[in-house]
Amino acid sequence: MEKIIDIITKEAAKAFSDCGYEEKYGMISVSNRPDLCEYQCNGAMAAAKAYKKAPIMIANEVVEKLKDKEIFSMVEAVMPGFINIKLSLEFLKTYMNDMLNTENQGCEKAKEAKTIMIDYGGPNVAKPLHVGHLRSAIIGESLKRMGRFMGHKVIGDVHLGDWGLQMGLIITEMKKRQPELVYFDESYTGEYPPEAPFTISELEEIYPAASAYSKEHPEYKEEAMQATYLLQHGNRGYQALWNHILEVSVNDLKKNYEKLNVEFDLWKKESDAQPYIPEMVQYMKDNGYAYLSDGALVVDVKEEKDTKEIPPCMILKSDGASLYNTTDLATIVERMKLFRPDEIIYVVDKRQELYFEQVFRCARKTKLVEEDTSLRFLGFGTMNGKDGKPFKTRAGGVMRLEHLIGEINEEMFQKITQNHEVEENEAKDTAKIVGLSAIKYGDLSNQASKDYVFDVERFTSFEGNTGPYILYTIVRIKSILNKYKEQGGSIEGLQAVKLDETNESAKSLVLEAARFNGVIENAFAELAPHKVCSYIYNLANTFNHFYHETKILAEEDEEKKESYIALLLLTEKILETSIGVLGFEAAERM
RNA sequence: GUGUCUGUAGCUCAGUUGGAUAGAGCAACGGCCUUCUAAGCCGUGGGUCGGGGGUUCGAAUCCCUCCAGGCACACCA
Repeated sequence: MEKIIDIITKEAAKAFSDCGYEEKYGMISVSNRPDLCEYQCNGAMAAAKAYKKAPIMIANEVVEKLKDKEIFSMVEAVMPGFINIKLSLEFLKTYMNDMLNTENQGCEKAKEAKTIMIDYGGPNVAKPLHVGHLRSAIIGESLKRMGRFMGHKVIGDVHLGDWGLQMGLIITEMKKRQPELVYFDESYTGEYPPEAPFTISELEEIYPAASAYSKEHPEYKEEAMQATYLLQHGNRGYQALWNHILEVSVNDLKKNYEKLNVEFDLWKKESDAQPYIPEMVQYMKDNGYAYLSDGALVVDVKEEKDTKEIPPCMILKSDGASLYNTTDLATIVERMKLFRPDEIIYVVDKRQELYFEQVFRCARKTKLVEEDTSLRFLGFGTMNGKDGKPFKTRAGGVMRLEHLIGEINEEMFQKITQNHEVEENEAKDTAKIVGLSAIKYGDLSNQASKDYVFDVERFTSFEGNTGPYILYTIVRIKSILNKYKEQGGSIEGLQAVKLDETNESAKSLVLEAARFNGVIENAFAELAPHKVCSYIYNLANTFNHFYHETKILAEEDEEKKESYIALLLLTEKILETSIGVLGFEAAERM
């Protein structure tokens, strides 16, 4: 459906044009003075400069053209030259009914469906998920869902880190602890055991131990680097071990991501890009892109307009080994080959911005990507504790994701059972749903690029701008709709037939609901889930206000009552669709 | 040092890309449940938008400068 703002803009543009001014001055925006109007146009003031005329005169001329259109109930010019607009209830009613009966509540799919890949910047295997991984998962998941909602083909790739020194460290540590394992017997030629010689919790203990030890003991680190080299160059035993590490880790990761309601289409790993490296490197050399600098193979990526020195993008280390850049570039090669994406979005820590700038430039310069493929970097800030420093456990360690989730759910469970009498199992299920909304909404309601304070108390509160508040509002609506059905009402094909001018809160709610399509479209274009959050918070507020002012089920005028129910239905759909796009869901009762 | 981001109410954050009186929530204070979930709603107080210049009819928003803080600056990822 055409956005309301576009409908009005079209009318205004025509009016400006009819009066002899450029159409562009007809730009409409949502009013920032709701006490005066619903939509506004500031174009007369801009036009005043161009046409050397008093703004109010221009505004008056334009108003003259607009005021009799039936979609408006009021159009007026106000000093110094604002054009204030109110919509007619009749128009809004029709618009609302259309939203109710249109797929996606009137949010149109993109005209051209793009293939978009999302790179979640990969957790490392063999390390537990911690809060550092939370943002990329939550933000990425939301972008993926928004993209799909807009009709794009979106492919999410977790992109695990499985190829670096951490692997060598684990292998080395295993060898130290259990040298008798068959993986370390170089003369062994048979099949390796199908079962991993460790569990996930053992694995999670092995890596930090090895990492810490290597920092103190250079010869141990040397050994780990050697093990990494051997692994990457086909040592059978090490590769078998590596496969075990992968399998055990991935199973555990899947379990954890599932708790977050996060899914990946691809479980690609750094190692998957390895086969593409030799050819890519050769190509870069052959075409004169890459040259040796201090022994390392690099590609220059500085540009004229740079305000600072951008170091070259390193392709190979001076010892000939590949590094993160190599893998990321080769991954681009792989993605172009397998999926030919129109867009790749990297959802990673903002501290990596310069690094990705280099990679993007290099990929573009060396033509690894087509010209129309866009590479976008969505850097997110750090999740801090209440002290403003990176989020830690009380003991000061890194907070594991499952512990964080557990803590929130427990908190939620306490609140739910305190307030109402609920059966324990239901309370637990509800706690999980509400808990997830608290975590995700808490994260997404902040601008991605900024650091933010993760305040458990605030996020789990049912008051204010929180996930639980949104869910509570949805539950309230559901409850009325259910009662309506119990009383014999049907919500199938329901339409608003009668809205009256006296109920201003109803009109406000329709107006707010009608902004939905514009909000989603804009939020996705800007990769800004927080705009969806602030919208649904507004919508929930507007609904709660309406709810308080209006008796719905007790309304005696049947047509009015049906119209209210239709409005509730629409509000509920929009709220549920929106939280769905954000990546969480509502409970039935709270 | 260079670059970059941030600085808005006591706290946590918005601010529709230059518009009208800078908004929310929390916290504080006051009011509203025999009526659809009071986990709600309504109201009060609280601001040199880091400072100073400039651009113009008009600036939290654009430019310059200074102050404070974060982050990044080729063989880590």
